Amino acid sequence: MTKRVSLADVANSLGLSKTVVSLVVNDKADAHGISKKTQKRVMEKIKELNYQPNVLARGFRTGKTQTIGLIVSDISNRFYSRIARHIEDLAWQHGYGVVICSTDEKTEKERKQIRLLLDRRVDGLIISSSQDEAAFFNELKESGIPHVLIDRVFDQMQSSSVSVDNYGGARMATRHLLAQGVRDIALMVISPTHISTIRQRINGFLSAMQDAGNAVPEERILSVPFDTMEAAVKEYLQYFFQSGTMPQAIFTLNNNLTSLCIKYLRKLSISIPHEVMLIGFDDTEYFEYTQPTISVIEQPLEKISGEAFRVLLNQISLKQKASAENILLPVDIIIRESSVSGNSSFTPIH
Amino acid sequence: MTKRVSLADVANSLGLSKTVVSLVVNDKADAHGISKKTQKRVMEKIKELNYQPNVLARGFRTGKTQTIGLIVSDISNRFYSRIARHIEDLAWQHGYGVVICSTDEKTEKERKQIRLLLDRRVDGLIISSSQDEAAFFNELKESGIPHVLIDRVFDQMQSSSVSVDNYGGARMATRHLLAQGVRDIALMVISPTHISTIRQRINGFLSAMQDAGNAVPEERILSVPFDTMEAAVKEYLQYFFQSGTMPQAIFTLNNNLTSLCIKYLRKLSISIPHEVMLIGFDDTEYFEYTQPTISVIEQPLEKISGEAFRVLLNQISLKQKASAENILLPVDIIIRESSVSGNSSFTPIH
DNA sequence: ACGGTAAACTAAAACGATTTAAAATTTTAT
DNA sequence: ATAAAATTTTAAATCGTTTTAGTTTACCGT
Repeated sequence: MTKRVSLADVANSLGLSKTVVSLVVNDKADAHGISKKTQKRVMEKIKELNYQPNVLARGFRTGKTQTIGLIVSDISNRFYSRIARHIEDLAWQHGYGVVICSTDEKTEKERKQIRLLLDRRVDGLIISSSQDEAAFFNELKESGIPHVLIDRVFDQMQSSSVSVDNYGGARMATRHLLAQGVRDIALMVISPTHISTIRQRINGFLSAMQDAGNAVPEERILSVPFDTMEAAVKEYLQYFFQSGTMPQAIFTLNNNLTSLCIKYLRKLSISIPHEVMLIGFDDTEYFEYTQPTISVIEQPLEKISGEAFRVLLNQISLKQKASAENILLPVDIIIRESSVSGNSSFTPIH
Repeated sequence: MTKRVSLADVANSLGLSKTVVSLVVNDKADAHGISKKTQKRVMEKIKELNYQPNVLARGFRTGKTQTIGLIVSDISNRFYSRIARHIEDLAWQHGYGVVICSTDEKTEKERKQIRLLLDRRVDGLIISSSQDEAAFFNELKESGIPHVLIDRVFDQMQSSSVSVDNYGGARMATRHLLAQGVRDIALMVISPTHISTIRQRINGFLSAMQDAGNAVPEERILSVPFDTMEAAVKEYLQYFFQSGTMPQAIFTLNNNLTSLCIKYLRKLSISIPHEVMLIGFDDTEYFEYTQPTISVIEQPLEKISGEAFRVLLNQISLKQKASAENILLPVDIIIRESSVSGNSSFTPIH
């Protein structure tokens, strides 16, 4: 490996000072009154010698790394991997790399990872947080570290955020089910339930039910722990099946729960939507392929990613502390077969 | 933001030299004969002042960044996002961060990203490459840059790799279909077909067919361009349907193709496995949920990730140029409903 | 010819660690 | 007691950039 060309090499071979070369490289030549002629000479020499700035040295000097951190609960969850992809694209377009961390919904793990990323001097963070209070992020905000919360937000929060209308989405889904004539709807919730998206969706569900004059017995709110998700879903459904207390519809609050419901309803030979209707939060292309196809509330992933990155970049480029931007995006309902009574999963498909 | 504690601060507050503190921090104190007593004093002071080394300064000095790059065709593809998750876990366990890049199967984009990552002085690379020849990686190997190719490999290659028995897997799938009594099998292939996994799978398929004395007409090898995947799959299936030339079975060479076949066969009201059997390369939990459930060749993702990281770490820690390790892992066949004749997708599910 | 000003460029410090070569101190051997 | 050897510690260079605070040169008006 031949040694790389350094700034000093360029400067020396031109008989100029490092300052000039540095200024040219950083587009500050005009501002510092370096003559056009010299600028051209420098640029040509840079090309000739194939000089590439040492990113590490620059990062060391400036404290900037041209890297952002992305923190999600699990990058292998399709919801997050798609967001990751969009953010990755935007980031590289703007010269940033993305370091990814999965927290498994563990508050402590998340904090540790954020600390590690800050140790590495990432220029900013995009976070889908599992924290149970805003305090941690308010500290971050105090310290002036650029960051944007996505998906999940907090009440007393000073940070910027990009989130969706979870309340409205849940209301929409619930009202759709009610319009199908069902009354006994179970809500399947992922715990820990302190997460804002979950709370908002629960509230949206309850308000729609209340509007329709439907009571929601406590046992129709099904709490499923993140760590034992599959077992818990299985148990709930088996219990309903055996005790003959199957609800008329299930509204699942994320794509994993939706998938698991499909899986175990099938195992129990319970037909969707005949015996139980199903609608879920978060779409997946697979929900178009299943039999029946699954109705969902769809989030605008590309928009979320785009806004989050825009807000973050804005914070990074601003010298002084930026004021918070809190962006709320609408969601869509996609009605497929699983929540429509007219449609039968038994109809021969030809 | 209060200024951070530096190595010099620790040294000064103890009346010691920076050297001592540095050696202690880097576990080289014993090797350089720093007394145990001093080591303890230093460690206590470090705790007291909450000193944390400046990663950038260290990286600048040592040329190491404690970061690895992961290059795949698309991080939002479940196959890769799961690998990414495993690698992420292992990496952080060993103090490494992971920067992710998606290439969209573009050879030039991939090269550019690798160059960018090397500019950033990542310590190593794990790559699922879209290159069409080994030359690029042989150069990398020459330069002594630690890297491991996963999933896809090359013939004349000096790099380390972790891949699976694609040939055997394709043979297994094909023989399974043959055992079901089908003879007219179409192979759905993603192009560009120079990718080793695809080539090996094609060969496995062809060899199994030949062994059984079955000719494979050219029109039964369905080539689907990566960029227009959905449209191409749709077109193939529609054509078969309209012309009455539907094969008895389709063997899809990746999870996206499998999904698209499910989608469009359903749209055409063609029943699986009755009218067409289906088996795919790569599993997804959704293939357990679909109706019918889908048979697949499953790759050992965790093993692939684990071996890749192990080999890479080995290369990184070795001072001299490491010899190549080429690891081949076996695959499994998971037989579900989509490829079994006894099972009907029309059977009422209760 | 001289002070003043603008234009073009430079020297040197700084960032915070690692590492080389050497110095200071202590121990051991005679 | 002293030289030699072993142990422990240090000073200073170094990595490659950015940036502060000048310096030099040329030109102007009077």
